Amino acid sequence: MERVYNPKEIEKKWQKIWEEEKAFAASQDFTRPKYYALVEFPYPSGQGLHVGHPRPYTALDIVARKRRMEGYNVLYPMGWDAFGLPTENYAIKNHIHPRIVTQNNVKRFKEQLQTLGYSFDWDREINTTDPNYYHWTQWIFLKLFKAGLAYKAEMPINWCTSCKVGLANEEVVNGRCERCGAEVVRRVKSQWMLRITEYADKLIDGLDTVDYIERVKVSQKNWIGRSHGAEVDFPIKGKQETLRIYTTRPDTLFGVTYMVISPEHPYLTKFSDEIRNLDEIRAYQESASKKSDFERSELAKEKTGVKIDGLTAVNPVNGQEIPIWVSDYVLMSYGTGAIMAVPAHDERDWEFAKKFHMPIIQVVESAKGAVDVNQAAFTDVATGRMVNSGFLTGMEVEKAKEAILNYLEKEGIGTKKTNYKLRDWVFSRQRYWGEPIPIVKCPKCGYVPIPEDQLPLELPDVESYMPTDNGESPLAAMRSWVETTCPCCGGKAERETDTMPQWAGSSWYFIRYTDPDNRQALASKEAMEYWLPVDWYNGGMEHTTLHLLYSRFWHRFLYDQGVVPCAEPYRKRTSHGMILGENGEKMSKSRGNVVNPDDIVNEFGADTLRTYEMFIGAFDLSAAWSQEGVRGCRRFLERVWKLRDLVVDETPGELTADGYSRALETKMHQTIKKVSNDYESLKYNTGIAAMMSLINEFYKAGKVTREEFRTLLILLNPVAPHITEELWESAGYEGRLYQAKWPAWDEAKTVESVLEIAVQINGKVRATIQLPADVSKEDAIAAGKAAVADRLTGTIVKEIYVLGRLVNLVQK
RNA sequence: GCCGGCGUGGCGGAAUGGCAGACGCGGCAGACUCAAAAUCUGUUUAUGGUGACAUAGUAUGGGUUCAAGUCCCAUCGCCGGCACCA
Repeated sequence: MERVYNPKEIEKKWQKIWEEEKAFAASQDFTRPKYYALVEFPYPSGQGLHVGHPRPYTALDIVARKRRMEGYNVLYPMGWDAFGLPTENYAIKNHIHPRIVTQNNVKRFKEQLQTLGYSFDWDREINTTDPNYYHWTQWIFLKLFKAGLAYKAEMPINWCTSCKVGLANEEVVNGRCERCGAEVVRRVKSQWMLRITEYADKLIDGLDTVDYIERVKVSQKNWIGRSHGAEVDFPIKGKQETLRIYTTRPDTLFGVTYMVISPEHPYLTKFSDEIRNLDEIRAYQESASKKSDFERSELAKEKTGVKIDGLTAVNPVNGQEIPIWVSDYVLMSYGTGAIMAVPAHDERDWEFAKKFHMPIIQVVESAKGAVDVNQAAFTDVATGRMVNSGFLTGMEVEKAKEAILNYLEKEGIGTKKTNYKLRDWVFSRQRYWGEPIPIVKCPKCGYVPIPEDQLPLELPDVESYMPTDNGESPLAAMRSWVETTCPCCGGKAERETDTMPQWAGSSWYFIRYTDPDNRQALASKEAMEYWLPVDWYNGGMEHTTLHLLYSRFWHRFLYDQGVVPCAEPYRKRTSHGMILGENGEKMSKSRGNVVNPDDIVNEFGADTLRTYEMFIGAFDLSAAWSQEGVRGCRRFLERVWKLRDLVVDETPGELTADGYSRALETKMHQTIKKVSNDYESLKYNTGIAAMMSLINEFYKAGKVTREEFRTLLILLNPVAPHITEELWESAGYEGRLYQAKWPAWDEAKTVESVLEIAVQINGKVRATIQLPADVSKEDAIAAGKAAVADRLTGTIVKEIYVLGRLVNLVQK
């Protein structure tokens, strides 16, 4: 064995051995307890692996390796989310088929991941672009279609001017494309949509049954945006029709001073004959339609609007006549596109009322004291009590809501209504490199699904992948593929030419890992019943309202269809923080602060990179890269390496003669406990710190017993698998380290035999004393008093002893 | 604006309400070396003191408690998400 620590050599050696021995293959023995650990599979980009990737991968590799040592049958898989725009764009630019580009990128990514020594079960590798995989992506789409959850709609979509593709709402960030940052404009197009809104309640309520970190739950809830309220019909003066509005504050109905409808509201057309200032209204509609959604919200500071001359609403609870306005602060896409304005108790209405000099009527007062609704809207529901509100006057807000809802329903004026911010999922992309949507459009039969036995519908080879400005997919130009016959009537028909978004393949990939080669089904019942749900899923916060929500939707749907055995796909979800550049900024080529993982592996070794990324700081917070920090971790591993020179053939716990052993035994048990717990709770940094501290003790003692060294190797193995496996072999321990059993700690042995007790007077430490572990409260206090006798000048009014920690004497 | 999270040495960061600063980095001093690097040892919150020690100290101001970085109230600052959703 080498004298010096040479990671290049030993890392290759062990990676080869693990592969040959199939060390980390998940067993199909369904009688053993299972553990399914999952990390988000990467998009194999041309840039190769980023130093951000190893952070979550190492974290769950630690968990997976520990679980195997604890006797679980572990599934820790990896694959490729390989459909996507960058690949397609690269293919166009360099005239290479996207399939080839993908193959090359996957190869590079896989090599890079393999140099890091992850315990992935590579036999289960999957690729979303493999027809045997997307067969089942298409199959799920057909299920959705048949269940009425996939539909085609003519609607304004978010069109990225640079990618030349429609985007889902979730993919638009501040009016710009999430991917490329280019401006997003509205375009009307016929699109495939998925009715995720149908699942809004299930997606919110399901969150109560899973163990996700709080901020993930909160953002999903906010994104779905469920609110409870009422729809109320306001009669229009002199007409049969009523104006239906949505409100979450029906209790404030007596405070309505005007109404507002959205510029797109159909009544503006329907009642155009009645409207006397039609030109003005048309002009306003025109200017509103020119604004993008982004501009509309950007200009939120300044409200605009026009009063409709000729239409008047009537308040159904008190008969008061109310003017109707048009303003773009009311959105057609939420609620009914019309609101009742209560400026006294809504900030937006208040602002609008101030600008256009509308009356402000207070109908809620605060139990805490006077409020002046001419200065600001009063929106506090908790302390509110009704005034000026007819039969509601005197009630608390919550009571009043109930009372008015009952009244509205009884009188047939309104109904309870729940609304959501969530919109249906735009599922079409006008690009080549995605799963073809398995639908045929027949002039007689409409949209017809392709028979299941004809799946997968493979992507044809086309000559040009160039995106088109007219919004058609490149597939549309391939007539021989487009022209087909209707599966229903046999007549001439055309294929759908849009493809699925990148989120399709990743919405169910964790199911495929349980049975990746199945040709009859997306996975066998037995495999799904055994492996699902995923026990621990870690991924980026940026996927909270995209991938995570989409995949929960699909899974819940499959559960309702009886395909999968559980309602929620992931039992536990955690998130890692970003790794920033050395200057604390996000890593990017333009900032020149990118760190390449290959360079770190070459210079320091994979074990150092793994250790460093786990030691860098709290797992869920972002952390800046530090080359000096990397060096420190390498130094730690060097010290572990050299520790073998200090190994002595002695039994731990029996060497009290030199006074070192008992203390070390305690430290050992404390470390086993700390490391075991920290690996479970994402506190890798303190777990590693505990091991550093332990070996510092070994160095101080000048020796380490065979048993202690063995335990240390097991504890460190999940973090630094290669060096520990090598040391294990050279020290001659039995079998392979990866087959070893995770050590247990003895709680009794984690307690120090000699207690260091702080003695405080009035909370300030005045002395430190040593006492035997089994000291009584009385003796501890007496010893404490003795230690600070010269300072005890007053009367002691209280004596506190905190077991094993301190004595506090309170004197006057 | 709303919702989350955070604020601790020169730096990354530790602390079930119980001795703040574990562990690492960097610095300083020493050992080894002709020398340097690497390695090892010691030291490292600030102020005062040769020293034991004393005093102050976890963004700011209050409060609860025998005891507060930790709990409560208010303020300031930073980061992330959502943003006219009635």
